[in-house]
Amino acid sequence: MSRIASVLLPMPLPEAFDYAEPEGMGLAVGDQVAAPLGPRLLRGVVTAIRDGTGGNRPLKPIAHRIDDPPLPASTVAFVEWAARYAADQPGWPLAMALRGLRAPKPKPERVLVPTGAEPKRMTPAREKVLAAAALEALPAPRLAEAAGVGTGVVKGLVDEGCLAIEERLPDRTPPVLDLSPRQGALNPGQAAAAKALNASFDAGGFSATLLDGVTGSGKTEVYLEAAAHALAADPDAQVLILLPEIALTQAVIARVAERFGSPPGEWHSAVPPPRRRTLWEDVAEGRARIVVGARSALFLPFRKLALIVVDEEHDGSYKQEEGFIYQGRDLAVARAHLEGCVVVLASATPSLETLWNAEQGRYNWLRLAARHGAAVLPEVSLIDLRETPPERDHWLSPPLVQAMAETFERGEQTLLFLNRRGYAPVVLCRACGERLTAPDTDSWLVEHRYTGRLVCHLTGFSMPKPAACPHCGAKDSLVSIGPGVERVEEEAKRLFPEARTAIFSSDTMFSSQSARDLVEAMERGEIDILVATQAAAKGHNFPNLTLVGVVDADLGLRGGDLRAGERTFQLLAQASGRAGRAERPGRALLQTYAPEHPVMQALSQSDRDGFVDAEMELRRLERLPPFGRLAAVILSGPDAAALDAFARQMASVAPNTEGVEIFGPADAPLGLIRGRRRKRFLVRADRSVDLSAYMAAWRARVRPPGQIRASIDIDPYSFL
DNA sequence: ACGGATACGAAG
DNA sequence: TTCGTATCCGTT
Repeated sequence: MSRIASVLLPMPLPEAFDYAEPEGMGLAVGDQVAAPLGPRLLRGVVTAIRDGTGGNRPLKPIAHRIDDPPLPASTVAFVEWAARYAADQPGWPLAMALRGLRAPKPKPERVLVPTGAEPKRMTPAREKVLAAAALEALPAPRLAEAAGVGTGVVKGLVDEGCLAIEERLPDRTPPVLDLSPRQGALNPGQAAAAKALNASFDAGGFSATLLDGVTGSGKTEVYLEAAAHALAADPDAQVLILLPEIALTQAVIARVAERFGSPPGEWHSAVPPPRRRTLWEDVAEGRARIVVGARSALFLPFRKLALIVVDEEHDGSYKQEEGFIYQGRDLAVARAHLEGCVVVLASATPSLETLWNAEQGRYNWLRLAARHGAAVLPEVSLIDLRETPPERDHWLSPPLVQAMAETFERGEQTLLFLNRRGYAPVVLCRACGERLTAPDTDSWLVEHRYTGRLVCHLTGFSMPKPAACPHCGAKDSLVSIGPGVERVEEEAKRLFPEARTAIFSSDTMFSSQSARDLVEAMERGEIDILVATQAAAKGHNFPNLTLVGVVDADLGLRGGDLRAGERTFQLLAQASGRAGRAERPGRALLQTYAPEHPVMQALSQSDRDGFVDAEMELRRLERLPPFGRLAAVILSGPDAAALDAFARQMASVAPNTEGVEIFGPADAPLGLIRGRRRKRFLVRADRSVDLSAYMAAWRARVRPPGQIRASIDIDPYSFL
């Protein structure tokens, strides 16, 4: 009996395609194959096998099996689940699952080893080369470098037969991990939490746990202990630790290396393709036991996942907003469910969704109260900018400046937090009133004085700052409005000329190396005033930092989307938590024009529970997440009239389902991006509705004409 | 009438 | 996504 293999291809196709399995190929689900599509041969993954032949039209045969590790069946299931969840084509998540395979297979390295033969004529340079070669077998250029000589010397020794060329595959022996329990190093609260996690692991199967603890309460030690327990229980078990952004991975990788005696696999967009391939293979073949990565690491082909940790689970960076749109934290829980393993969501300020799940008993809820060591939570106070405003064109109010002066005098450090890159967020012309925008996008050009350019933060467009207004041509009429980190640093420098200042933002840190350098300089006390965007709000521990000043605490509340309050609370709580992490007490000062706002009140009283209760009640009344579900449709296209027509058509064919409300179409707040006009629908549904299925059914009723794109965003975080 | 650019739909 | 084909347009 001949067989048919369904093959999913990593492309936006609506379903897996059927192929004939050549006689004797013996395919199984997850196998990678080369399948003909039109005139091309493409890599694909077998998702199903069944008996049969083509039917009305003959099926093309699979060309050949690809010699790469198969995707484990649970990874295939996860890819299919993710596509259904996101109401998108399954080729997208498959493409993510195969992202490690872009680079070709590693070729054996040609290294040089001493043969023992003495050269006819020995020179100091030759001696150095032979000594270096005896230490480590290296490829010729690296050997020359190690010996500090030119490549000619090395070549000469090879020609004389003193060094032999050997082909060598990179060493893939899995490292030995130190999995001994470290309960002793934990404080009582941590030990109890670790014990509870281990108990849910021992119970077997899926479980989700919220690890809820204030900044500095030592959540990392707890989940690393749980990881050690899971890895010790089964020699094949694997652990995935997710972090919201790349900048945080280095610190956690160092902690893992220190705890387990060997560094974990590292996975994020900045890892170069050859190293990605190595890790991908190591994960698929079970050699990689611990992986630390960004959200896309969720799509790695784990063979035997035992534990997933989602650190800083509340962080908005877990939401992927373009291409394949998904919420990494939610997919992590789904993957844990499919794998039948444990998932730990860790945060000092958990998302309302997660808190709701914990309150409902769907998640275990572990609270870590005490701060590790002697550290005390910072005292948070509000500065009412209506009463004590900064001078005109200044951004630091007198009380904050006073606190900075005291801190500086004591030889302690200040962090000024402002979530705005660049020098000034808006540039306008005094002559004609025009605000400069990118040519094809509705967003202000941000002045970066450090580079002397105006930059669109949305598209990356940039231009030198012009001398004359591009709109009216007036000379020297452009003025910078509002503060960014560069401008605040300028002001801090003016106020404290002797202080050493620095900026921590994605623009000043091109590489993870420069970020590490800056963090180390801060730790060594070589910086007095650090001005930072949210890149620094998380994770780092600066023992001598005792003052955090939040320049514009109201920033995140403007624009007022559903999560504005929650996001602002989380961000400011994290930022404030940077102060006083060692033995010195810290304080945080928040500059605000709305001190009476519930977010500001909750922050100043360190009343997370009060804030959460109030916010939950609002969401309940509005039937918003977590009490209802949201989805968005974003339509875009170059032609406004065609886009309007299509939006109307979509509105007219929306399935009429009980418990679903549709708002729109409306012009998107960012109505023009890269020359494409945008319109949006917002859909609110009761929790009982299968919203993914609803959105998929809606999309299936239309076909966007021409250049128009329709993308579906389940559980949107951005409403722009 | 022709070539080049461009838009569209099929691919198993 | 990529490719082949149909179509439109400006030029010859």
